[in-house]
Amino acid sequence: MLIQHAVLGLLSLRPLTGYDIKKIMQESTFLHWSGNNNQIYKALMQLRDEGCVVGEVLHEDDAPTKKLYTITESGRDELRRLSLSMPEAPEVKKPFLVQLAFCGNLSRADLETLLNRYEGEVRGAMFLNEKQQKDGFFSHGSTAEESELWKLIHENIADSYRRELDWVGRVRQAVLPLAGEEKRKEHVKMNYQVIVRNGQKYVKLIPKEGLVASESDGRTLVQFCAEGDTNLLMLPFACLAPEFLRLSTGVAGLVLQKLTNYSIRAAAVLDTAAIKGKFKDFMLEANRGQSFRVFDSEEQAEQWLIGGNINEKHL
Amino acid sequence: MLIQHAVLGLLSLRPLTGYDIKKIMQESTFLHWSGNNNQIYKALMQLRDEGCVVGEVLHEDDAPTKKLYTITESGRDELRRLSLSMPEAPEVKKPFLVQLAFCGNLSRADLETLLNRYEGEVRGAMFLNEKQQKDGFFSHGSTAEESELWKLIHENIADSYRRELDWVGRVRQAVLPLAGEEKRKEHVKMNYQVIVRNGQKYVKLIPKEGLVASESDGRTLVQFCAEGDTNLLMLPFACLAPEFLRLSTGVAGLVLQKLTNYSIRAAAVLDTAAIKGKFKDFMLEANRGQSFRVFDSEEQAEQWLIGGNINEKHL
DNA sequence: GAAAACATGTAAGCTGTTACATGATTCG
DNA sequence: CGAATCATGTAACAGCTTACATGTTTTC
Repeated sequence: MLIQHAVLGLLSLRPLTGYDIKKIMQESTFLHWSGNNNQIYKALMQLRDEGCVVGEVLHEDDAPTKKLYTITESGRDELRRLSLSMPEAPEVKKPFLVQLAFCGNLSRADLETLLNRYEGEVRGAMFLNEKQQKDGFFSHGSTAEESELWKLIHENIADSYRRELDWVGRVRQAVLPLAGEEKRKEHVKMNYQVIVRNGQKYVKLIPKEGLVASESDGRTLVQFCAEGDTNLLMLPFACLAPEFLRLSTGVAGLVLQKLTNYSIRAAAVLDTAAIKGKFKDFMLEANRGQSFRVFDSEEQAEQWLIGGNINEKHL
Repeated sequence: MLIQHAVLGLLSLRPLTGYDIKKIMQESTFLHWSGNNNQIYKALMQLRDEGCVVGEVLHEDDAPTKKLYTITESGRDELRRLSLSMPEAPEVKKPFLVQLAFCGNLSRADLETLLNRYEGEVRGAMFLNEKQQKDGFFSHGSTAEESELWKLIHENIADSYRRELDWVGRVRQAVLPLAGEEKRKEHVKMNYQVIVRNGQKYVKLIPKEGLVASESDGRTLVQFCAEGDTNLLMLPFACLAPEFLRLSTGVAGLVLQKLTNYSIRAAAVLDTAAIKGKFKDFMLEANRGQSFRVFDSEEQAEQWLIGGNINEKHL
């Protein structure tokens, strides 16, 4: 399967610039290329040389010059030919299986964190896929039949992730008998509620029902946002475990890392006056990005989350 | 995930030569590398330079000189480090989804053959995976825990294929309503029985219950062998449709291609004296391989299938 | 005024593939 | 005797990725 096929396919739906294609590929899961320029521009040039597409240079006064590519008749012929070519079986490339196969002399605890981390990665990928399905290029289908097909395609991918999570559960049961069970019960599960303001939703952790205390809790936060179908998150003070507040544990860093990875914007409520030392430096650094802010009150936090950057509290 | 990790992992189980590793990788599904020399020998040299493995040259009198690689203590440390590294989410690389996404103006019939072919490819991959699981490097597990893990790993892969087939079914229902149903009923389904002789099994098509008439029937044959857990197949004369016997249809070629792809050995029963012209040339050519032979009687065919090459009928 | 997004392209490098080169041994 | 398997290696290349280079426009 060549990237040319995908490019040709996209252009068959509507004329696009190289940049457009790049963005579509970056956002799409099933178009499994990374969406790097090099390949796309090269593919476009090659397709142009083969007469499959034509590039029209557009000079607009109030926009950078761009090249709009349009598919030609012979391009459509080529696409038809590719559409009928022998399908390839899916490539099974699950590095984690290799990792698991050779982790022979690992302790139970290590194995468990490994499984937890894997589950988190899969959950994250799933989250991204679902987000893309909602607001991606392919959601506004042209014909009913096509959008039906695209729905099925996304379903296929979502399904693989779901199955993978099921499988992780089975592995956990098989290799972590008993020992793990009790441990998990000790740790109170976090809970959340979805709050709606002005048509915008955000997830708010419920204080006193579990704390953000470890890397895996960061994963759970991502999951909550996925379930709540939002990328906005409120962390009340009472939800932050001492481990989170102690920099040396690394928990804060790992959790924020997770959140930025899945472009979740989080607002934490802390007594800003009481923050000092290295933790203050860390928070200042974290505040530089767009994905995390600390506020004195929940009201301020909410305003930032749903209303943009007004009333932002700079430490 | 680097191939070095996999190589190190294999060597942690037992010392191996580069050639051994190559073969293991070729046969394994979850070790998703193609098993080409270049990479493996390079990886071994690199690991040697890093002190992770040591290569011992063995001069045996009655065998080619070989280098047996053994993992070192620092190699085991490295493996432990890799085992604990952050797991990667599985790569979803299903070229067929791309193909399907852009097959807009294809006819129903074309779409159906496309789905059929895809199903065949997946089924084939599944077959290979199951075969490997049985007689692969990882079937003779060392500890109970490890073989439990490996079972789970193979289950994971088998599961993905199964789900993929389920999905194909759903797609078929969604995009090929009604029209396809009737068509499928016209075509009588083939049937088979598993015959056991001297502890060896082979699949025998049952005459008069469907004919080998198309490419997709070749796929079905692969499926039958997979179900019967054998790679030996008997094709009685009465099972071969006129389309198979007519070379111009290409059916014979496509079916034999399928069978060789999955290393299935098939014996066809035909009146060898009556074979002539281009079809005879084709059969002669096909007979050159190890995977297909024509016989006058079922007895001869069976002997070749289960007993090796004795009593082989050379056209 | 700085950052992000728009827009096009290039260079270097990694991973993995096919194909080639060589030679010994085994099996039918 | 020829083909397949064992065994080690190299060369060339395809595909894809990261990072770089450059410049404009929009947004905060």
